[in-house]
Amino acid sequence: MNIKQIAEKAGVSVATVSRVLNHPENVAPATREKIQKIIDQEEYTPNWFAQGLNFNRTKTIGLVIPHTISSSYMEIANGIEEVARQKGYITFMCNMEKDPQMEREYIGQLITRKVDGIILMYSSLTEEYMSWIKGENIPMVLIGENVARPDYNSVIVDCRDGAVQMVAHLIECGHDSIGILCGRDPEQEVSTILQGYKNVFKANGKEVSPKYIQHVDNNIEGGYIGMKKMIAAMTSPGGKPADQLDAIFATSDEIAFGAMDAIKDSGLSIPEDIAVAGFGNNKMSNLMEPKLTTVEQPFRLMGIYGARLLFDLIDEESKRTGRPEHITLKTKMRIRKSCGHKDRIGEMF
Amino acid sequence: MNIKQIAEKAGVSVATVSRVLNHPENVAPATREKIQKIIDQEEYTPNWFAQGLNFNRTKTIGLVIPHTISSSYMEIANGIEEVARQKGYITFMCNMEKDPQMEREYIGQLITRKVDGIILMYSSLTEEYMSWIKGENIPMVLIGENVARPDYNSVIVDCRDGAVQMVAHLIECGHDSIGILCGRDPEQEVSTILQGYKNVFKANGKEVSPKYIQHVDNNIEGGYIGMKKMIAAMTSPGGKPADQLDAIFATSDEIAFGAMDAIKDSGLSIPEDIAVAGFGNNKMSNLMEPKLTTVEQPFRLMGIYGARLLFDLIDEESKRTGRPEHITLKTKMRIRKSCGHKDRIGEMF
DNA sequence: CTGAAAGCGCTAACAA
DNA sequence: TTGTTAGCGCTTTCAG
Repeated sequence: MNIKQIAEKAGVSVATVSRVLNHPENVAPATREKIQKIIDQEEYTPNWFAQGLNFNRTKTIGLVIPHTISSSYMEIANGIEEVARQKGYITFMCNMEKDPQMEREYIGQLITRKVDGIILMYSSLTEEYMSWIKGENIPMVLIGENVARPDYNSVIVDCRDGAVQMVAHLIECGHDSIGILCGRDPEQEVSTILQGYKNVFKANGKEVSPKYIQHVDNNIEGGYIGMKKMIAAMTSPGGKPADQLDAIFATSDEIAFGAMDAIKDSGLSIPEDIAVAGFGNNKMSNLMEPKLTTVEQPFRLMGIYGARLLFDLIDEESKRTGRPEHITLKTKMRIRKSCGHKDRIGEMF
Repeated sequence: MNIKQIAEKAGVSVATVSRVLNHPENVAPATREKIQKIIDQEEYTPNWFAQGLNFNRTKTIGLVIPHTISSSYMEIANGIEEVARQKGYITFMCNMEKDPQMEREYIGQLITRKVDGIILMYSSLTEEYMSWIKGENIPMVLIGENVARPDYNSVIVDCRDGAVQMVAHLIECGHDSIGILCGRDPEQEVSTILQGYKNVFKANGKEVSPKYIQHVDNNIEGGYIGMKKMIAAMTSPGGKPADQLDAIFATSDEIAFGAMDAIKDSGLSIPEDIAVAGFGNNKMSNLMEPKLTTVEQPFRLMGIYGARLLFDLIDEESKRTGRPEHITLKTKMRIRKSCGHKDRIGEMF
């Protein structure tokens, strides 16, 4: 059923039908109602393409996600979707599976399909490609970058600060030798966390030995393998395993989960032999045994702020050319049992 | 830049440009190359809407997901995306947050946007609405239904069989009183699992007391609360807590996680006091302490089969009207420590 | 308040 | 091999 048929059925011109669809106030109430009735009856919806051809906007935003297995990203996505729905927009999620090639492909598709705006989460795009997108003149916001991208609107988390707090806390808990398991790219925040880690040591006048820094895949398996390696490296012949290692700080909770598993598998206990701290406050982190001390990131909020930023851009032409906005959110310590703190263990959830 | 401008630049008609885009073999090599060069130079891409208006297909499939927090759904989605990508299709994921109203809305949007096919995961749609979609004549497949929907193409898992195996196994392990925590809708499979549970009891000539069946929200918190309630109900005054309960079977791993937490919080141990079994083989299930015995569902495979089914429907008009196909996949037991089995605990992952 | 007609960008049948 | 032109379904300007 198309607009012409509706017009015929109503005995009016297509223009009038189009009007009741787009500017009903310009149609005589009687005709309007007559036409509306037929529209309802026939369950007529204007052809998407024809409409797009005229309006060139789609009430759709695109969302590119590094991968879908991590619940953190999904929480951000939820925040975005919530805002989008309120604005009457539909969100298309594209899963790039951490493949930059795929990310570019999806972005191209989204632009082709004329989405009204794009949100990139933890994007691994090069500056060059970024500026190409900018040339396409489509509203875009970045979520979760820590490398400064002054030219783009973005929502980021102050991970350095989070890391500083956590490492300082571990030291406070009496842990002296603190290793760090760094997840590999594209999560840019990892390097920021590492910086925070180093900063604390420097501030305390301590050395940071490269032995204590282990780069691993950013998932459970990566954490497991990395931890096993570190334990092996730290075990002096004849000595007790891991007697040169008091605590381990992982740049994601997933890595921490794997690390905990490895520690237990090595016959060591947490936090007595090795304390563990994560980053992210994954849903599962307080179901681990022991419950995982971690740095909470405000994922959902990142999504909400990011989406609002995007809709500002979409709604107000002027903001598009103005200076990009940067929103920085703070992390929050979640002290639980795995870090071996004596006083604050009661403070859960 | 539009086709007309390209045509002008090349000194040809729009038809010729259109031809090099769609039927290059019908264009003289020389002209073709000349035009192609300009197309590349100008980074011209045909207008999506104009093209859609003519072709009425979009190389896009829509995917409706109950919610995005559960990694199981995401695994199915990954399987689907993989197949879609190979076919040159792009997948749009819509997150319905377990709200049937939202599901209908999204489906409407997908149809409006002329996706070439739709995959519904664990849909909560009424038969009525389903048949409305059927009327729209758009290829559709259902993934993860267990209620028989003979009229629709679908991929399901034989959960009853999985449940039967698991409950039988628990009995074999010497557990006598086995409670079940059932997640609430829309996961239809829950009722199938419950049936399996009951069947085993009947087959063994045992009673199924309603006390042992607890309905809970299908998430970690639900599992926690449900387990707490059951423990309370089972604790006879003066008796040891839970002395009427040997094991608990949860219809999802998430519920099981919550239940484990509740058991520990009650000062009981797993599996000595209460054994636990889950359903799903969530990534985290072997990081729990103790590692969770569970029924593995072949999520990724479900996605792959579902997508293949959909593309069969899309590619072959004939299949659309033919008899719907039903693919049933089997579950697999993952016996770990939480169920208290003595012999097979070594068998991990 | 309503209708006729041009135009959005592209494809494909038909002519040349 | 290429060009001309009529749509695809809708919106909107301009007349009436």
